[in-house]
Amino acid sequence: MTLTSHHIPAESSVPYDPATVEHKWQERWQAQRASSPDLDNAERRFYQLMMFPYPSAEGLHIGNLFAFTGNDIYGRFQRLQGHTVFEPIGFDAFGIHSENYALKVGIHPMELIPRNIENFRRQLRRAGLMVDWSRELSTTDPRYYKWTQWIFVRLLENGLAYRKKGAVNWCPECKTVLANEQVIAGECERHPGVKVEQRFLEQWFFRITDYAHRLLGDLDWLDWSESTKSAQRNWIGRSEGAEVLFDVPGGERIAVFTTRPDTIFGATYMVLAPEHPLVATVTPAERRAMVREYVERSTKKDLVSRKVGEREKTGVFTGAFAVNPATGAHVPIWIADYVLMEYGTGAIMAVPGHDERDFDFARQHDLPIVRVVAGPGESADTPIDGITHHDDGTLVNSGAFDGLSVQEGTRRIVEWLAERGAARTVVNYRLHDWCISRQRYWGPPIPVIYCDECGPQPVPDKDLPVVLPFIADFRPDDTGVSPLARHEEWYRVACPKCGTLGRRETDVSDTFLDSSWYFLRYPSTEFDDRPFDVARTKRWLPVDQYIGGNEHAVLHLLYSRFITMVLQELGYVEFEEPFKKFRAHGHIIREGAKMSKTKGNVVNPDQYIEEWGADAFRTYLMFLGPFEEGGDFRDRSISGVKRFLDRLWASVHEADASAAPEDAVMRKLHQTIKKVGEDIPRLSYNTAIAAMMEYMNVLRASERTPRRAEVEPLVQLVSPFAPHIAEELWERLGHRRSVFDSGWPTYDPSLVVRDTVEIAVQVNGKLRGNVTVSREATQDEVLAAALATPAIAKFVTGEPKKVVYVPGRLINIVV
RNA sequence: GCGAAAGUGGCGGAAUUGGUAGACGCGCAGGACUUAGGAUCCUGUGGGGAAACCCGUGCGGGUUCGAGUCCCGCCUUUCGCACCA
Repeated sequence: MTLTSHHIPAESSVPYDPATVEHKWQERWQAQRASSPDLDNAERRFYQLMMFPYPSAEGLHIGNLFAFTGNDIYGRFQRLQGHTVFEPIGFDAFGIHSENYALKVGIHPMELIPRNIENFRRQLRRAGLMVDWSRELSTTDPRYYKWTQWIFVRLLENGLAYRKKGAVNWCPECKTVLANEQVIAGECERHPGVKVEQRFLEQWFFRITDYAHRLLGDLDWLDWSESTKSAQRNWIGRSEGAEVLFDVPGGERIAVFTTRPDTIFGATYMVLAPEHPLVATVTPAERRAMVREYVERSTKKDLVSRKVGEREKTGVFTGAFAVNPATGAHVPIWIADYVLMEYGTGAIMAVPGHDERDFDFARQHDLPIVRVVAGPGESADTPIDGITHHDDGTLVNSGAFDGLSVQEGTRRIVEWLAERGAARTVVNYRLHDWCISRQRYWGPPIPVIYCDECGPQPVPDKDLPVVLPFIADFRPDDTGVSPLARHEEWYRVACPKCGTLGRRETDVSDTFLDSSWYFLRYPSTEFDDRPFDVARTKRWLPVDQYIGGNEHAVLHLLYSRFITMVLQELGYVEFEEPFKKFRAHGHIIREGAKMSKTKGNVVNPDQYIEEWGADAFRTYLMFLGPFEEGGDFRDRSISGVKRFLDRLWASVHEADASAAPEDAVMRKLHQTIKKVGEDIPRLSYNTAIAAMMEYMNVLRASERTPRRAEVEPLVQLVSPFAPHIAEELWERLGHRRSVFDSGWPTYDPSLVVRDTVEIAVQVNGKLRGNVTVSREATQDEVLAAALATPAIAKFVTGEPKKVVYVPGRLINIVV
């Protein structure tokens, strides 16, 4: 379709040309700084935040624009409600995405990224977002990452950053260490099919596990999408249980973590993770070679087969025994890689009778299996055949504890063991400390200098930022060091403490550190001597509403909360939760299928904006499904929304200013004002648009000429969705100021309720007709009216046994 | 396996606390205007039936005057986590 084909009847004057209108208003908004609020004098502030994008070379895709538009509509609505709205934008431009793409096309990221950002700016501007471009930021800007480094230094000074050598996830394709969160089922998140290997490197970690309790607790009151909260709860993975000590004759004690201490009488063997420090100590000399061989084999295994791939349970007997503190029995100590060093204590008491994994292992290695819990209909002697972990059973074969419920048994057994110093109640979290080291080039250098005399020293604040140098050979290799480690001229520096020659840390930090605080920076982008201004931060944070994808439910959102908690604890901010409200937007599929490069159904929003205009495109994106659920983008369906805007345009131009508005139309208008005003805050944009379309149908029913008073408020209602056409029409209606400063129309409650209502009449629950009665009609009046209708009365055979009347809705006559 | 969400016309989707299922839009059909229509406007559009009516929200039960909505038991799909003791 071409623009010239939109014929508006000649008498309606100017045809609607989206390109002209949109260009005009985008220019004007920019010239008037219409979207840059005065941050220091805002009375009723509203900080509407959208997750900043990674500026890919492909440009914005429909999914990005769906999210941005939904965010923008909320922001514009708040503005119409009289708030000073701050809707900032930035670019998350560091990281492996950008670097890998740069490597692929052979262009340096320092050249590539500005180019991509420029393209994103162009696309975002075309979409007509109410974004404050004067406060745009990029994580790759030294003025920004100076403060990312500053945050690292604060954590280091306060003991929250530490160095640790340990098994890390290594992607042979990215040639770098990955965070646990970036490993999907043992494979690299960026390279599906590529197995992540274990490597042992010195890394920087943040003590996020110290905050597990608070991170979990706050979820109870945060106003966030339930799905996001549940993903975080899962990730933090709290389990209550007990730590139980098993003595090894000869002096050692092995601590195990269990959530089922009630089953201890069934612990017939124990298992250490291959990496467990006591493996070597406990193993008698004659079995050391064999054990060492097993340990080497399993630690070399990549994490795929270790964690998900091979489910058959391998292991080796150490030759040593430990004493079960409940039974006093000597139980064999095994080593097996189904026990993970990172969780609990890296050792378990194995209860094959009531744990599926232990059961499999015991069967394979002929270890005794004992029933200690009897479920409903089972006794102490019921044979065990597999999955047998009852939460609702009673204890059996458990000495003095026989007959107790699982809950009671758990409590009593822990008490009993605790008296003898063999157990204590503990809470365990699945969450690991956050590894922030990356052996790559495209990130902020970690601001540390190593000195042979003084050890690792933070770079003093006055020397920040540690600027990432331009180097041509930024390709990573598999030596485990960053490309920066090949540049002695860069990493050779004096120790800030003693002045002797030291060496810079050559790793860069995780992108998630960049994005863990950007929302604090936005209101303070003009300050170079502080990360965030005290007064500005106080006025503008925490964020009022945050919109983003649920793919960041655990990574970015958890890290941002953690960093904010730390900054609060250190006295830099006054709140511990950065986002009061978070809503996850849905995802767009296209013509019933997921958009993907391989399917070739990814489309560039530019083409739609050119063909239909940004207003129609925005409105269609919001119309195709609930914002929090996403929807199916179907090319043909845009025409419906375009038609709606065409009719809006025509209605304003045709509107009769002299004729009085019609009552019925005005009632519908006020109902629509109410509906749209209620739908937008709950992100029900699709139904808000449907309501406006419905009103349009009333407005233009049977080719009637709309009255000006009927049309004018509709322009305001439409404005958050289709801002350009709304501004243009508002101006054509004779207004001097922007429609966004016109205030949200109010509705007259008396016009929303009707004088007469249609009551559905049911007989025995089946709909048999309608009667129209006054709003205040009593049950008897409605019943009489219903029985006076022959089509209804014929179903009422005899005296009604019961009548149910729901005023204003229906009446049900039971015969 | 665990956790979360969801199954409604040909399609995308409405139905805020149990109260007229299918709003709104696409598509389709018929008509008007027109040299023309892939523009615009009007009318119709869940299925069956000539009609009266009957049947209909993944499946099977239940509660209720009344169930898409609540309860019990299944099936399917999507997403997240996955040997977490």
